Formats: sequence, C-alpha cells, structure tokens
Amino acid sequence: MVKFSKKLEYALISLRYISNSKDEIVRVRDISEKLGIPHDLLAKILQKLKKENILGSSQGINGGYKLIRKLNEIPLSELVNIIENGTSIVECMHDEDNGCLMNDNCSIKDPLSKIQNEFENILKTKMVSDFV
Amino acid sequence: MVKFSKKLEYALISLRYISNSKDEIVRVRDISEKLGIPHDLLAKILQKLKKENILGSSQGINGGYKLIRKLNEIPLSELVNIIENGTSIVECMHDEDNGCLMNDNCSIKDPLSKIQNEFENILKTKMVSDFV
DNA sequence: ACTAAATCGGACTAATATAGTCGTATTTAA
DNA sequence: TTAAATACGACTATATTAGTCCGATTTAGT
Repeated sequence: MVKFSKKLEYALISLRYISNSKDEIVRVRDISEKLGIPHDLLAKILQKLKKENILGSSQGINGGYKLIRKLNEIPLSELVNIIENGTSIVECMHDEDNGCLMNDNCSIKDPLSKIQNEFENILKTKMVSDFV
Repeated sequence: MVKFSKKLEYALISLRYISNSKDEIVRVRDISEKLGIPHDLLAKILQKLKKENILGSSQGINGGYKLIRKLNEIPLSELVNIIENGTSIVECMHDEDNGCLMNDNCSIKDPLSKIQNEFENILKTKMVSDFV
C-alpha cells in the first residue's frame, strides 16, 4: 500500500499548532492534549524536528518548542525525509541492491524510478505552509 | 514509508514474462522458477489478475495463464488497485472517517487529497507496457 | 478409471514496519 | 530541593505485508 504514516500527519498538524501559537513556547503536553496525539510518541517526533533545526527547544520546567524556520520554506519532501526514512517508492531505490534477483535485466527499475522522480517533485513543490 | 509492495513488483515482472511468451500458455511454475518468486504467493497474484480479466486461465494438467488484455491499455493505477487495496496515500481518504479527531477543522485533508490526486494521475498515465 | 499436474481458494504462519509505551537522565525556574 | 519540562534509548503492541500449507477441482494422457 502506498501511504503516509501517522507520524507525518502528527508532524504536520503539530507544526500547524505551533505556528498558530505565535512566538510562544509550546509544550508537548499542550499539543498532545489538544490534538489527541500520544504524548511520548509526539515527543520523539518533535525531538527529531528539533534535531533537524525545524524547531528550537528550551529545556527545564518552562521549556518547550518553537518554530525556527518558516513553514513556507520547508518543502513536504523534507518533512517526509525526516519523519519517514526517505521517500522511495520501491525497495531497490533507497538502499544498495539488497539481493535483487534481476540486476541488469531488470526492466522495471527505470520506469519505476521515473515515477519516483515525479512523486518527489510533487512533494518538493508542496510547502508545509500549504497545510496550515 | 511510501512505497509499492513486493506483490506489485511481482505482478509487473510476471506480466512482462507472460507478454514475452507470445500466445503460449505459461504456468505459475515457469515464472516462479525463472524469476525467483515464491510459487504459492505468485499463484494468488495471478489468480487475482485472472479474476479482474487481465489474464485468462485454463485448468488441468496442461493449464496455465495467458494475457487477454493489451499491456498498453492497462494503466498502472489499475494494477495498483487490484494488487494493493486502493491507491490512497492517507488513511482518511479511502475509508469513512474512522475516528479522525479533527473532522471539520482538519486543515491538512484538502492539501493531502490534492497530492493524492496528482499521484493518481501519475499512475494513470503510466501503462503496464512501459515496464516491459 | 486412474493419475499427475495444473489452477482455485481459504486458512494459517512468519517477518517486517508502524505505532505506542516506559524508564531514566538532564535541564531549569521557582 | 523540587516539579515539570526536554532528551534518548530500549522495549512492547499492533497492523501490514510476505509467504506457506492444505485440500478441492479441473483436465490431458495412459
């Protein structure tokens, strides 16, 4: 099946939430409760976004997250790459041929990689701000 | 993760194989051995393709499968719909809102459905024959 | 009529990926 | 010192995908 993960949806609506809380620091707990997302799961998602410099964080009792990049400058493809692991539609395209029986006479690889490219282009043209 | 299933790959290269054996009836066993696909798994895939009138079959000891539709008239989207269950990228788009907490104020649904459409259009324009 | 070998079809198991939880360390304002 | 927040890794649970097994039916050949 071809679909996005829950985590990506969580990331999107969380970024939206944070973006709406202009400049104020937002706690995981706030988002979790308001949007009904499991706290610990969300925490890890936001930590990833922090690591990739989409969010900034402050620790300690009054800590939380805030946006440090503009949502209209973050392509969806970037978010997908952060949250999921790459955007590749077929196995043989993201890691070194782990035992593809075909190799040279694999006729489907080329056209599939074309689809891959077109798909990635879609993701590149959409900005996270489109989802706010 | 966003990716196609092994079954879809199997279906594609099998259709290619059958297409190359012009008019001759092909047994599951042939394809299975030549392409290294598990026999029983492949059998079920071909049965599905038969049910959807992409392949024709004859039973009995000399039985097997043959193409009954032209590969250049079968869009990839059709194959995806047959093999996987639908093409939808996000949950809430293929079955009735099974408890989406957002509903009316879900801002991400619209833009995601746009991506969904663009993605489907890609799949519609690719024909299975492109993979042969 | 019997047999071998094929499709048919459903139930079952195994492997993998996704979703979610838990525990513990560290930070920091009051 | 404490309460409440992030940080982080290990763990469990659930869902999806991949693959297996078994028995039924069909059919050509002997």
